[in-house]
Amino acid sequence: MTRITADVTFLRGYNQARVMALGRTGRTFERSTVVEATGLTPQAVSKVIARLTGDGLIRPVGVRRAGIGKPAVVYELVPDSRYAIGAHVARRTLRLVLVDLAGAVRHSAVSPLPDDFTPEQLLDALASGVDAMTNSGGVRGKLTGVGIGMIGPLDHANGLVRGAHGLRHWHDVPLREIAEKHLDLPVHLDKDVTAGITAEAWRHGATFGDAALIMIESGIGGGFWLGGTAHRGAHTNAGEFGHTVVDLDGPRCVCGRHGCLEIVHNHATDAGDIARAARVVAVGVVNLLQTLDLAHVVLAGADLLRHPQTYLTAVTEAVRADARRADWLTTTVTLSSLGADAIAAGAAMQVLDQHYGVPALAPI
Amino acid sequence: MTRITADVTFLRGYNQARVMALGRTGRTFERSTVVEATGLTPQAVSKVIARLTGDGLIRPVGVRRAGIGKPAVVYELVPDSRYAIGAHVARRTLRLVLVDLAGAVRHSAVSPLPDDFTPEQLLDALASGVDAMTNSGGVRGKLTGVGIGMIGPLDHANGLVRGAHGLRHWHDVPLREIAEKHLDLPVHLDKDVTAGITAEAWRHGATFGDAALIMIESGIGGGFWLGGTAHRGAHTNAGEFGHTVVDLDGPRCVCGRHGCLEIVHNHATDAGDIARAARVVAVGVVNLLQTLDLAHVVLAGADLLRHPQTYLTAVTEAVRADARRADWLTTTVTLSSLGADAIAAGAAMQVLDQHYGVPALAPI
DNA sequence: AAAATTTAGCAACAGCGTTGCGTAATAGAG
DNA sequence: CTCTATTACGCAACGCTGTTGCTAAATTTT
Repeated sequence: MTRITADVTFLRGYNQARVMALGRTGRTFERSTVVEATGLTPQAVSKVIARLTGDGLIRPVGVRRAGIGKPAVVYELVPDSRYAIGAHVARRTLRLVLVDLAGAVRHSAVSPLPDDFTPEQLLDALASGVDAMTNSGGVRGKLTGVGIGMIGPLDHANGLVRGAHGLRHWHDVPLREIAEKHLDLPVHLDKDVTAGITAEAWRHGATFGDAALIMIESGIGGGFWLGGTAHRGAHTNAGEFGHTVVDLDGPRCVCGRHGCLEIVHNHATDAGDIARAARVVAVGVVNLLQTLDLAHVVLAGADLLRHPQTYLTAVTEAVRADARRADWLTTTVTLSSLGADAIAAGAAMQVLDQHYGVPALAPI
Repeated sequence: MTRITADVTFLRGYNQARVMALGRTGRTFERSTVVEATGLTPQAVSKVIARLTGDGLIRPVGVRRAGIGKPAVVYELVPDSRYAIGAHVARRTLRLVLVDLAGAVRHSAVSPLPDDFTPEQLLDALASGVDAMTNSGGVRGKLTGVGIGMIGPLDHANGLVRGAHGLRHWHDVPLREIAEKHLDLPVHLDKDVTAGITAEAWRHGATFGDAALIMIESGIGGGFWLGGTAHRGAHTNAGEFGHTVVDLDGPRCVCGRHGCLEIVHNHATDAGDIARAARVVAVGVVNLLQTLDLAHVVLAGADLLRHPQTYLTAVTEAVRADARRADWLTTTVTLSSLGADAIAAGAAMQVLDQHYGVPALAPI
């Protein structure tokens, strides 16, 4: 995140990040794999692998005999070498996960939060949860930081909660700063949906194209992965997908407009018509495809996952029928592969990304 | 576009591109300006400036005496040092512009295209138009290439027209390849709306955040500038903004769905109710802001620019009232600053970007 | 056992930005 | 006019990338 000047350290970070991504995606890899994927020379790859091995981030696990010639050394990520903790802050619960360098969720825990909790109450819950997770041997020393995914609006760049929907004590709270002091660890703050789509992108690796995560859980939101990174928008406010109008003459929404996706959807669920609710979401998803041309749509969120198949078939069918009518227009529709851990895990992955992902460059 | 490996030549291109962007945006600049903007050391900036001066891309234009001490040398882009031609291919017309390195439109010309024109007819029109534009002294030798902006669907990466809406002879035409042979120049192919938003981003420079260009001209489309680059989507099909549903029970659209923004809008214009048409577009724009959180919305297109003020006020008012209700949520709404030249000029700028913009890196 | 083939690293190199330091050009003070 | 302080700017050496050229190691095939 901290702006980096384009010197040789950028190259180091960038090429290392590509190797790490390869290790996450494909479990094992060897020098020739990396050469092909990166376009670097074999010698350069040797240097990168030597650096990563020296840092303990990857290790050789064997050799592959492909016939004649010297066998190739096979490498893998060392999952236990680094950890990050992810927190999903919802209105009533705090979910914490411990994620290792390979992206696996090693522990998961949910604890209740007080009604209308204050920043102090969250910090205390965070601190005790983090302590509990790092008790087991040697985790603490390998912890890279804590990622927090929560409802907005918030300011990602400055780690500021501007005012979480439905929580009274959260106006202009510099959560990142106070959490860093309280936990004595680096903290990363992001919207829940953005963290969620990061988790999906991590699991799929370099082949993951433009994508959206549709989350239905006390509101309807969207997280976006565009051009190889999370899209947060000009003010970290992207993703208010539930407040897009799909019915000009529809009922009035809390946001002040009429016929928002969310209010139309909720009317259907309130009437017990989940099938119709799913079809409404499907209309919104097709709208997104028309606008952004996504390669993947991921469905997530507690309310959605109560009827996963209903939503999945409605969206899949709508995508097939209404949006992707040419054979070159392919879009996958899936349920979130991490289930309820998606947001917290994604927040943790963002922390790992700050260390081992592609270094940020200033645009233009 | 061609995938680049992350070696030191990337650094060179990246830092040079930043200096060039500074020159475009602010007319003149000096070493200290660049140091501040890039975070590079003064010595590194000296080297970059020496390289660019050697290539004739920038030149000293004077000195600035800021009081005590040696005066600072002031530099500017050399607009005449490089050119690109941009083409806007519409259903009935071909618009060509000559753009210089600074982004200024030096010549503009419109010629009619035959009804339902063929690729050969377009190529001939292109060739004679390019010849006419490069007649004047010394332009040809400084020409970097030709950019083509046209209606989709198309495949940007492969320079392939998949099948332009409303044109029969345009199914799977490898336009970039055949145009490069025909013109003996590098050719760049993109959707019209994407070219248009590129032009806006060029004019505004580094401070230009996430933005959309709304184009109304035989259909409603959107071009997106996200995270410092154009967003084209997984299959170069982003921007079919007119085919997003805003009225679930609305009239059936040519695309097969009901209540698309475009059909609802066109019903209003057909009834002569431009104000209502503009309000419909405004609903769609607010939907975009909710989804993507944009810093700028630019209005363009022949049909829209017939009633510029009506659309501008409707969208501005909707953005103010419905979407940006907090003081930190700022979005500007403007009319396209290049008018009818926007698409062609943006296509030309994309060609210049291939040479003097930020080099592409493979994502992750 | 020898040859062929593939993998992998050492050494020298080119090209980035960085660091250290010297030089040039100006305004202001004496 | 002279000297000093100040600011701008580049040369030279350096550290770090990835690259190139070449050698060594490990294995299969002959």
